Amino acid sequence: MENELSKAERTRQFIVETTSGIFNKKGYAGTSLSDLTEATGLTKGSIYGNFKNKEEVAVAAFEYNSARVRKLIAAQIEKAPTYYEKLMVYAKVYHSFNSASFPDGGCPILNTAVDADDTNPLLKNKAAQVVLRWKKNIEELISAGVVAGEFKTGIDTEKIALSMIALIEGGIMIAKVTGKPVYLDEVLKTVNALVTEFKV
Amino acid sequence: MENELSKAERTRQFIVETTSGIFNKKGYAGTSLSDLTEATGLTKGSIYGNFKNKEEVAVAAFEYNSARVRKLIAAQIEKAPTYYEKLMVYAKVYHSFNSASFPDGGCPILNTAVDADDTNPLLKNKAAQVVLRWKKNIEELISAGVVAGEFKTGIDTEKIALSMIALIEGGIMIAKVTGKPVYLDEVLKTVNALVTEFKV
DNA sequence: TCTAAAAAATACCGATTGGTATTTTTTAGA
DNA sequence: TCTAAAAAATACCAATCGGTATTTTTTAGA
Repeated sequence: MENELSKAERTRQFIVETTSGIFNKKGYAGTSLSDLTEATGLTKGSIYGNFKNKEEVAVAAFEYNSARVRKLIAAQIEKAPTYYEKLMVYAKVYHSFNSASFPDGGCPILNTAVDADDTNPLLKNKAAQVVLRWKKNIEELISAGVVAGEFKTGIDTEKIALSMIALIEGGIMIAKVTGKPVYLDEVLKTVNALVTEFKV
Repeated sequence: MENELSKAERTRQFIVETTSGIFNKKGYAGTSLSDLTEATGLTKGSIYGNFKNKEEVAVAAFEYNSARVRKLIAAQIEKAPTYYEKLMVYAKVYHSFNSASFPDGGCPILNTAVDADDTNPLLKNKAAQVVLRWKKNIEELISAGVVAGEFKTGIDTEKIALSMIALIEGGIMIAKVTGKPVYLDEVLKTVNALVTEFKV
């Protein structure tokens, strides 16, 4: 076979790619096996040949969705020349849900965290890890900016990181539920102000 | 009968009170009729005698939950002597989830907004209305504070209101999913700073 | 205390749920 | 090209889903 991926690996990937949007929109309990078979055109036998159960598909879907957002942001951060602009990427990426490359159903972190926090420990844990990783990334960017002389010293990096994440995720929730994308933009202005504040 | 509430009204209220926490934790799709009968000790016949369907129970549960939070906040705001302190109520009420009187499962606005935004238009609309009402309340408090000479003029009230809501809701999400209530407190510090900024 | 109405329980419905055992088809290397 | 293994489809399972029609019980006013 010329393909480097085995048939099983390709099918697994196909299932995850085609169902990731469904899980992100409908949540774990709201997504049924028949949703998955309808979307993929595969049968239950095929899906259960590649995944242990529904939960394993949901976890893979979440990891696929969150990796998508992470890569999207990482690519922009790498391009940004200054630490200020690197931090601003967060405010820009989410701007008005310019979400051509954003997962269907909105932010998978928010969706999975709220969906799973009282019902599915495994998914909850995955979402928590992604949040903590995001927090750490922001903190490191701020610290690096301080070292580079771009930012003032004495910044409460944890407070800033958590506030940025809260603003973005809360802003997404508001924008989605009210159907007003501009509401997110308003909130992102505060993210902007938060970062600009400690610029030298 | 000495009771001012009819039997039907009392049962309806009983069902809503005893199931509101379940809907808030498990979401609409994740809550089954048997969850409701188990929790109430009633049968399906009784529940469907008082509600048209599961959706109607869920809507009543959301309204009950959100009214609880609204009343809790309104009571504190009324007690606060200054507009600054009135605005600060939001930061205080959510502090460390001092949530003895807070609904089971966390903030019903966040839960319902995320749960329903892609799946249940009726519930989504209810959540949207509550968010918009909250936004308006904050805006009015700020405007009144300006008139009272407590706050500077030229404040972008909409931006502040949306940012406060986003910080609180996003902070709740972070705190719940990571299991770290202090993370919400960190975020609430930013709410505090946001309001303090335009104090005269 | 009697009684009609209201409320709750019972019993049932077809459809769908997540999951599995078995058979058929496809794959890919020898 | 043949073949064994892997993958997918078929057929099935009991349990549960949301909802309804009917019967029994409770309510509350006359």
